[in-house]
Amino acid sequence: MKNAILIAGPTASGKSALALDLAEREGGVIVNTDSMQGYSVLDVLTARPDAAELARAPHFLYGHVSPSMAYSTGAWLRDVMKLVDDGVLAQRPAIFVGGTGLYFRALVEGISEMPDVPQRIRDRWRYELKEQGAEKLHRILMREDSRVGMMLKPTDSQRIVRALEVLDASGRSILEWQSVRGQPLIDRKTARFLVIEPDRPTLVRRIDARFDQMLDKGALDEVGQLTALDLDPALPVMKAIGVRELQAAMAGEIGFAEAIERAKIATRQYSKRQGTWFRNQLGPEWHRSHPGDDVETTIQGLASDAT
RNA sequence: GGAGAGGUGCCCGAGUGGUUAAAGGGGACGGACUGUAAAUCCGUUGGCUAUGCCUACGUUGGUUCAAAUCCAACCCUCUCCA
Repeated sequence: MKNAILIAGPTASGKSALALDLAEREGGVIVNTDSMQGYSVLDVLTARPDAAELARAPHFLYGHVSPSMAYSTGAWLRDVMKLVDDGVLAQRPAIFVGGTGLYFRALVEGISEMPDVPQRIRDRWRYELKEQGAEKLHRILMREDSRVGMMLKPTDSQRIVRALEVLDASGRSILEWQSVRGQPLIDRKTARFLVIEPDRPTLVRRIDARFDQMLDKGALDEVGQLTALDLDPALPVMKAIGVRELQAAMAGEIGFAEAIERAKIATRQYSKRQGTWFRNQLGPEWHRSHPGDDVETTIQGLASDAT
């Protein structure tokens, strides 16, 4: 894939708006690069583009996944590959926008092939985690696959479970799988990379204001609808920021003011983690926007950077 | 006006004579990151001319070798009774 444009940025940094401007200007198509915006619920709470925005340019991989599914980096990358195969991205530059650092890494550097883990095995280890706790599972991992065990903290529940289920499903260590790198989907030479790095006070202000807007736009109803689906609370959608908080308020466990404050805090903390990733995990090819730059300046910087 | 309860670090909160710059939690800041990544996990968090010193547990004074911890007065907050 040539001439791709990648736009990364923390939540509420204004990257979607920038992508739209760019898409209109360069006749591009927008591809979602965010782990939560793929789900077909929580339009408002995950800040998905609204109808008016969707009308301004072609958008892909938004809201195409059922909330009952556990989407993943690998699944997303396969979806992108499918877009490529279908020729959707052939004529016009693809603009990848989102806040999920891992997805960008998978796109730019490729991701190792992994075995399909049968649902039964996934459930089994997740159940064991709940029953026994991370430390116990870590001990099992040390016994079954000590190399991986030593690399992981005994408290790192998610990676421990992942290592165990891959081993269980394939009989091979996850390290073996990871030792074979995947192929990048984009042509790095012709791609343009932009990461938006707003200054903290500005971002915090935007996060707070945006959450209030989400409530005005019906975030509460959305959460109500999600609750009505009665999904497994361990599913990824249920971890979207605001879900837990608003559910607690609707159940009368906490006040709405507190729920809102907690959700804003969680969003700030999430944006912090995103910033850390972008600061330290992205390569030198990424152009970093300067705080306070307007859209014009940012786009020009992006253009001149690519030459 | 009377009777209680209480005032601890950015916030909440434990501590009730020395081993306390003060548990724990929250927040904030920094970091890790190859298939749930809006996830999961780690570290730091009074100041300094730093193997030591200074400031700090409402305020002031006292007891003591030693006080966040005991005593007195004062200020403030909350609950109940008037």
